[in-house]
Amino acid sequence: MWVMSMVRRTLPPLTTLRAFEAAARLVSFKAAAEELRVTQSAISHQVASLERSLGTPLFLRLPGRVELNEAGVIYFPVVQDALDKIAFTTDLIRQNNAPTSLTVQVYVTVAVRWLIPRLQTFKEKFPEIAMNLDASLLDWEFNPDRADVGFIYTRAPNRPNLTYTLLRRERLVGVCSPAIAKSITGPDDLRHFSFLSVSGNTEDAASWAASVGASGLSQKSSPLFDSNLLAIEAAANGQGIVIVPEFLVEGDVANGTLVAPLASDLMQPGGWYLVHLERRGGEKAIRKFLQWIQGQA
Amino acid sequence: MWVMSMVRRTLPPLTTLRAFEAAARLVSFKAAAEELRVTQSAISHQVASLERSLGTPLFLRLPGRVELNEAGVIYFPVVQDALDKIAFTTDLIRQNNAPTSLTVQVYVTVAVRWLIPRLQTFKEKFPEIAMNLDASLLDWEFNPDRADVGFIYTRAPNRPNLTYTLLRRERLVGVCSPAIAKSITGPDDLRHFSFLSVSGNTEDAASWAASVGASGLSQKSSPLFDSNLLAIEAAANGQGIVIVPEFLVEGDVANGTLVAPLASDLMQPGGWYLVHLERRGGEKAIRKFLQWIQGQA
DNA sequence: AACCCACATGAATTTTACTCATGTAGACGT
DNA sequence: ACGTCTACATGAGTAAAATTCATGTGGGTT
Repeated sequence: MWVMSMVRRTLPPLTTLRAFEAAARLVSFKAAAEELRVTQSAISHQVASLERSLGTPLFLRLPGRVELNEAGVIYFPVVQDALDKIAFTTDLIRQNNAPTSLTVQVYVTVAVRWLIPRLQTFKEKFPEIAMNLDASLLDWEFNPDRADVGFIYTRAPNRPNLTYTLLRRERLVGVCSPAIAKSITGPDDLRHFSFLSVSGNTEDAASWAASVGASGLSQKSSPLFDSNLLAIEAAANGQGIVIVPEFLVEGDVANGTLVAPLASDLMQPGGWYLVHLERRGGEKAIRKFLQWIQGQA
Repeated sequence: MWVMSMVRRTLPPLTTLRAFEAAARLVSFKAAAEELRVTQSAISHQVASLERSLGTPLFLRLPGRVELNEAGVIYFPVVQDALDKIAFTTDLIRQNNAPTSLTVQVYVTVAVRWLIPRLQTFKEKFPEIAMNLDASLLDWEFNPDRADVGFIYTRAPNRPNLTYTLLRRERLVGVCSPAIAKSITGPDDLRHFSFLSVSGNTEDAASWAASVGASGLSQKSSPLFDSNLLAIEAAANGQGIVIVPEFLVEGDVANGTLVAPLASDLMQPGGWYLVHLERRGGEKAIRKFLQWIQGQA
């Protein structure tokens, strides 16, 4: 090591290495200039400066183009590898101290009914992190271009380059208003009431009814909502029964706004996950959010 | 690779890395300044600049000293390794284009009688290399502090950290003036003449005489010279017979200045080598000289 | 011949690296 | 408590390097 540190006295002007690496990789000073957002002249000067420092050319100047010469072919991979590693670690360290904001992609129902009521505890625990919610009525996949993490439901946690952390598997419950609940003493009573359907989850009602022993459902037309949020509100207003993941209505059931007249052990076939880009797994904000949400589940 | 080159956009100011690495290694801005031959203030500014670029401190500032913090501990080995590799390869390339001069250590006799007459061909082939000869009358070992390469004779080519390349194993010949040669028709005639001795090679005469079948040598006092060069001149002037490696008198025998009256197959027990520091084996000038001298042998 | 392309070159300008002078915060000894 | 020393921090000024701008050079193509 001591021997090696003696060698360090012969470092070239380090700034020139950036220009050299880009020009060598792209085999073009012009392209390197574009990539580094400087003029072609800057690249030319920098490469020339490096060559003077080394005492040898690194490129063959051909008409209208350049090629690495023998020395350049030796130097390029070493410089590239070194700069790559520095850049990678630089990025790692920057990310760890990164953005004090975190954008979470979440279903609107989950946002309103579960996450937002709990945000205060996150805020108290991690006051340095500003939380942004990216919510929508639609049932969609995690989009890493728009959000840092996603809190989603999926049956197939297997998209490439994403890390899925299972938070909970959720039971489906059938809930309705207290008034309707009074008239439901057994599975056979279900035929008298409407099931409030949500687009994308239209089979839940049939599966749930079967799980509680009901042999037939009402022939009445089922209202169709575009989110659980609205369907849940309609149920609370006595318009029927909605089948939803239990955690979304825990509060309502606890305070009597909604009633689950019949018990069921029917689980959702998928799971609720926190998902993020694999390569961002080390980021502090993401790790903190994951830690926190695991504590909430 | 493409992914990685995208990451390169986040390189820090590269010059700052040199200051950081030295300060981290020496755990002292003051020591780093001394090593890099700048002021303490320069180191402080550079480290601060890097820390701003990264968005985090890299050192804990303690009273009268510094310590790497968590981020610094991560960053230091990566940066050190990268700079080491760049420095090493930089040095390699610089050496390959190094010195356009080459100092060759060589016995004076070899210089005068063999190497100098051939220097022109080397000069013509490698005009960019200036040849310096380090010659002496004394019989010595290769000294890497004084010369880049040595052309020496040795029986034991095994000193550590040196590379020996065998050029030739040499036959010993007994030569004398044409006048003396006329009187030598067989081994028995040798007793009438003096052998011209060189300090350090006093056994050569006896060995050679035995190899040609001579049963006894002259009892006359043998003149003692301190180099083959002088002994060869004395032989040419009719003062006796000198036993020397054949290549040193090839020219004289060819033009009749000296005669080898009796043939012998006696080889020198050692060999003639080109020798240099092992670690300098890649240097162009040394490699070129080796290539050339092998062609002369 | 005219035009285009890509690198080279030198002067001028901008930015970064470094110095100088001083500040800050201990640590130590009297 | 005070004085002295050490090592890092800070800001203004200076020196050096990076970059731009304008133009040159040498093909290649039509």
